[in-house]
Amino acid sequence: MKALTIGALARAAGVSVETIRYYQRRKLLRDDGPRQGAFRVYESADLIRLRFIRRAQTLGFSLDEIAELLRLDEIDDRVEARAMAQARLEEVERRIGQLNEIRDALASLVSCCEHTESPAPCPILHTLLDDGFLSRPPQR
Amino acid sequence: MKALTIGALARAAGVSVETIRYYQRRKLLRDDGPRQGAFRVYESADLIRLRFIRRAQTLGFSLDEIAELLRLDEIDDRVEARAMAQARLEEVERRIGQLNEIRDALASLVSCCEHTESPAPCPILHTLLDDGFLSRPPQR
DNA sequence: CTTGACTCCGTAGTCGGGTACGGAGTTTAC
DNA sequence: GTAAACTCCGTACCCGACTACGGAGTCAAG
Repeated sequence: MKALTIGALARAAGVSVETIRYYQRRKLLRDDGPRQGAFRVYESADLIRLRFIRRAQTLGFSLDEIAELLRLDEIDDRVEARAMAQARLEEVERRIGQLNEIRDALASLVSCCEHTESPAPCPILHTLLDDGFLSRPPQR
Repeated sequence: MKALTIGALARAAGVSVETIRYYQRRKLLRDDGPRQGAFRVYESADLIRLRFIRRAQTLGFSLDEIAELLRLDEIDDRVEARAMAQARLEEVERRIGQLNEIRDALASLVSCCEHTESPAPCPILHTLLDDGFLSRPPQR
């Protein structure tokens, strides 16, 4: 249980001090912890919490969802936590499905372009003109 | 070649008038077209261009990239257009790979939670505490 | 006891792709 | 001829997750 300054905590978690402050404002981390003199002191529990936040982000949870996950952890509500993970899983699967369609569309555009002679109506740009293309869901 | 008002064009493309104006500001659509009286008139070429933009967005191109694609179309540079589609394809494939990892991680979290008895250390929330998790790339 | 690094806190700006608002002018239908 | 609907244009605001900035206070090393 060694004490950390906010800067040391940031370095340990691989985030910036600004990010930690931002999480405090968002109530993901407490900003009313103990102080030594004028400066707040953090400890390993804070680091664990911070790492949890970053990993949950990697899984695609928003900060609001992560706040909820942390709350569920505190009240030990596993049913609800599992439901959130399940919902996220389904969302990811939907997204994978969309991206597969997009991949196929792009792949056929590319190969089609490769096999078309120069004076022909370039596929890439105008296959996109066809109707009944993919329905809309991009978001990168 | 029937003339359209901006409102009719918007309805035909399924976007809002505001969106069309926004694309004009971004130089994706021209805003110096002919007018009839005080109002600009649009025609099928504009509708085609607008649909192209929306379809390219569906494939995940940004508006800047779409501007570039439109430029390449004008100068008929198929090599570069194909390169952009190829790059986009690779990006999509990377993303699919990431999402597959995320899906697996979520799935194992969920099933693990389902098969753990209540007093045990709930998996969902603290598997996330393990080291060497996924490396960072979320973006929903 | 000074210097430099750090901390605290508040506010503002960034990105991308729009949406919203508001006032003034125009056009169309009745 | 007037009212409703539309257009034009500019500016401001939205989302999420930060990042940047600035001034003041504080702490640790030399």
